[in-house]
Order: sequence, then C-alpha cells, then structure tokens
Amino acid sequence: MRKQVLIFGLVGGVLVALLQWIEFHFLVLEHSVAIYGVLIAILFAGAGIWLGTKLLAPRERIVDRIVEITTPAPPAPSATPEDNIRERLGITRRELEILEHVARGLSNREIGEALFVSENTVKTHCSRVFDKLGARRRTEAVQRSKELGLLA
Amino acid sequence: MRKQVLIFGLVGGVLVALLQWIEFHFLVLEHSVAIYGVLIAILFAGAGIWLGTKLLAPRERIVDRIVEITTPAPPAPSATPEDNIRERLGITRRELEILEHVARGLSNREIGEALFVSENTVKTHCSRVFDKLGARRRTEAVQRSKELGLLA
DNA sequence: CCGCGCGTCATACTTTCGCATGATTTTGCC
DNA sequence: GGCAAAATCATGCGAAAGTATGACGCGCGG
Repeated sequence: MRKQVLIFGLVGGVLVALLQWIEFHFLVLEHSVAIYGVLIAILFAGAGIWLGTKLLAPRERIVDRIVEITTPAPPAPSATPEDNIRERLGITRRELEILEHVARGLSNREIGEALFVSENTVKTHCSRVFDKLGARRRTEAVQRSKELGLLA
Repeated sequence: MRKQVLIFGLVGGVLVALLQWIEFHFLVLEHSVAIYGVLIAILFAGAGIWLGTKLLAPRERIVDRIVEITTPAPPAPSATPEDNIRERLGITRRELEILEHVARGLSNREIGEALFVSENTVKTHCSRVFDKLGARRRTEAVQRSKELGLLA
C-alpha cells in the first residue's frame, strides 16, 4: 500500500517538474518554440503509432475464405453434412483424418503410428491442412476447424 | 517493490537531467531549436511506436466466422458451474486464463503479449496446468479440459 | 501416353514447446 | 508484521512442431 503512494508521489513530482519546465520555456520564448515542440510531439507520436501498428505488427494474415452466410437448411443436406465444408476448403479426406487426430491431442509421431505412416508424412499433411485453414499452429487449426464446423 | 521504486526514481532523475541538459543547450546555443525538435520527435516517435505495438496492437484477426449455433444449451445451473471443476483440479484462475488462450490457438508469445506478461511466465503457467490436467501437449490439454467441462 | 491430384517419404533447417530449476515479487490472510 | 500461495521472470536444454524443397508411385481422365 505504501509503495503505491510512493510511486504516486514520484510520478507527481516528475509531472510537476515537467510542467514547470514547459511553463518556463513557454514564458521565456514567447509561445513559438513551445507550440513548435508540441506540434512535433503530436506529429511524431502519431507517426510512431502508425509505424507501430502498420510496420511492426504485420503478423496478422487476413484469411478470407468466402463462406456464404445464408445457411439455408436446418434439414440436413442429405449425404454430406461436413464433407462440403471440407471440399470447399480444398482439404482432402486424408488431411481431415490427420486433423481429427491432431484435435485429439496426439503428437505427430503418435498419429503416424496410429495410421501406419511416417512422422514426416504426418508433418506434410499437417502443413498442408494448416495452410488451407490459415493456421500456423495445430491448436489454431483445431480451433478454426471447429468454428467452421469441420470438426465436432 | 523497492526495486521498482528505485528504478522509477532513477528514470525520473535521468529524465530531469536530460531535460536540464536540453534546456542548457537551448539557452547556450542559438540554433538548437532544431536539436530540441529532433529530440522531441525521437522521444515521441518512440513512445508512439511503443504505444502502437503494445497497447493498440490488433493482433490476429479472424475474418470469417460462420458458426452455426443450434440453440445452445440452457444457461448454467448454479453459481459456479466450472469454477468447482477448476478448484477441484487445483488450477488457479490465472492458469485457467492461460489455458483459455491456449485453446484459442495462440502461441505462448502471443499469450504473453495479450496478457502483458513474459513468454516465460506463460510457459510456467502452461507447464503447471498441463501437469494438473495430466496432459503433455497443449492440444491434449485443450481436449481434456473440454472433456472435463473446464472449457466450453 | 501424359498430366494431375493425391498420398507417401525424406532431408535439412528454424521455430516453438515443454520441462526443470531457481529466484523474486505480489497478494491474501492471520 | 509475517507467512504461504500465487504470480512473475530467467536460463538452459532436449523434444516436438513447423517450413521448404524435392522426389516417387498410383489412379484417373483427356
């Protein structure tokens, strides 16, 4: 509790010092420099924010996959309830099979052993299906595929 | 906490010293307006970048979100529907919070940025919660926590 | 026959996870 | 004030996961 007060006091002190400094220049240098400084500050603060958001945070990919919102029928569309989702995303049956195992929390090695293929093959399928889902991690892939109704 | 106060005091001192230094040069040198401006510019540009990346970071954007919600189950019964599950497993609130982020497919780094903690901290929480869930992978942890009703 | 999609596999490399360990700090409670 | 749980952070290491690239065989339609 005391610490917050202490910090608060320090912050206050610095703020006051800053204000006094600004005021000093304001009085001595008839406005121009102060205004100049403020303008520059605002300008570059904005530029910095822009830079920060635009350049230093391009980590997002906008994955737009054209999913029609209509959602027509509660009556099931006959034979392929989620198969359509799969095909619409260009995901093969085998890839979906791997994805299901991934969703169960199995490692690539375990999946390979369960399906009698090499771990490398599992990795390949994973990479492909992750790419088609716009995911970069298996957890993300699972989450997205559940959102899309690809997985239960 | 003493440490932070110390650091804060030091930073404050340095700031004041810097300001005085700037002022000194401003008074002594005639054409130091440019220097003044440049310093302010750098200062606020840095602040802006920091703000942009840390506070206003957009982070990961999901564009399509077609989820067919078919009349979800009636709202939770009692007061603490899943809180008991959590406590029974000895999982803390913070750990559950990390787990939720894990389930959303975020990486440890992203989780750390989202919660304003270091990646190492996220790892620690992950390890603990994985252990408490008897899981060895994050996908497994998510799967199990959903089975247990810990996560939706 | 030839191309193409699919499944399989490998090699090499980078990145992320997960684990162990120890430390400091914060917080809630007595 | 002091204790215990919880939260934070770091370091180091091995194991997984993920990326990139190339290759091979197989069935199928043109």
